[in-house]
Amino acid sequence: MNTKELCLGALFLGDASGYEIKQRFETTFSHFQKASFAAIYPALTHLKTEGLVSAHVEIQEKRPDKTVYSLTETGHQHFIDALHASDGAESFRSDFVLLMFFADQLSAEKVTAVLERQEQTLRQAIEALTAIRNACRHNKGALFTIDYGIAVKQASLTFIEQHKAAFTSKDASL
Amino acid sequence: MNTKELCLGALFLGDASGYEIKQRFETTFSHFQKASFAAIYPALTHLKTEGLVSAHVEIQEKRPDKTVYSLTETGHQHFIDALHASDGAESFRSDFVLLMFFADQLSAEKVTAVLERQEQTLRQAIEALTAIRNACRHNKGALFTIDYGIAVKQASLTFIEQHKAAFTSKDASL
DNA sequence: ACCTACATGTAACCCGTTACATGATTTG
DNA sequence: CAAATCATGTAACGGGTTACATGTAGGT
Repeated sequence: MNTKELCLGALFLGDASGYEIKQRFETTFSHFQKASFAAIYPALTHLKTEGLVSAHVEIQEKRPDKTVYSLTETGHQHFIDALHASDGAESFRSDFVLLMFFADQLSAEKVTAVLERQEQTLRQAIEALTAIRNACRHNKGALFTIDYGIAVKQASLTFIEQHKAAFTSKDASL
Repeated sequence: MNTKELCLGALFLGDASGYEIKQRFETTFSHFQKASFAAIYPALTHLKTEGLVSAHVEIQEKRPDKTVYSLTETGHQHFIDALHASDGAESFRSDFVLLMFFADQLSAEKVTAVLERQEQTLRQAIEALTAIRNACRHNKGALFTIDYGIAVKQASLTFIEQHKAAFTSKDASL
């Protein structure tokens, strides 16, 4: 799923400007997809050309005007089709794991810093998911993804907490 | 970490040809990094030009000749420096989670297929990690990453097993 | 006969990122 | 007074992918 299709998905949750779509990526979709402004704005332009979204300008006082996009019927159908066409592939890349793989080549301080950073990142992610969980309680699928995210991140965190001693304590016995 | 630096990491484990480096990405590094031939071969050419690796051709009988690369001292140091410079960032993208987020827009068959595919993918990944675990038992860091991978994937699998009923059974009550 | 493993590479393409540019308003 | 929020966009660049191209040896 590329940025264009993901924008359709974001608009599926309701009409939005490019700016607001970005916010959806940073909250609702944050734990499994991401997109930057420089990817979103051109994507919306293309989608409009293709007739998958329609747009109207909303004039605001004390705020810049914004272009609000809506899914057209074609766009709606296109998104559902894209979902059915997807096989649900995932991609994961982790420099954290790479660093731990080569932990014995790193200084003790670096290893400690890496482990602490990862713990903090995981705790913040769990917090963020918990914070938006309530807003998704009406949607079975959305709730599943939130709880799935929390469960997986919690498992990562617990593993690190239980195994970091082997790297941080002076006693470096396996 | 880009493909060039990851190739240095692969060579850190011992001299290898481009083909063999690819195999390391598919076994040892498979759960946290990946690289294709089209990324590896040009990367090695660049690394050679920069003096970070050296190369010699090994003539084989009944097999094509191969170019075996070794880390130079500069390359070794460059890799350690790159590790220390990395903050350990991760990136995760999942169409599986996206599909589940929009589960109520999908046909029942599609949801079932998606969940089953994900379960199978996770089981195979856990099996693959278990299979290479023994080869890493001497290396504390490598062992940590294997066990971390198993723990996280097992948590994902368990969550799906425990929550899929809400999507696959006819009784669709929350 | 066909597929897989071994072995290396290129060309075209897609896609996304960082950084830049602009500018009002609100919050600290 | 500086920073963040709202709001939209471009330009240059980096990086990786798919598909193609080639050829031997061994297994089913």
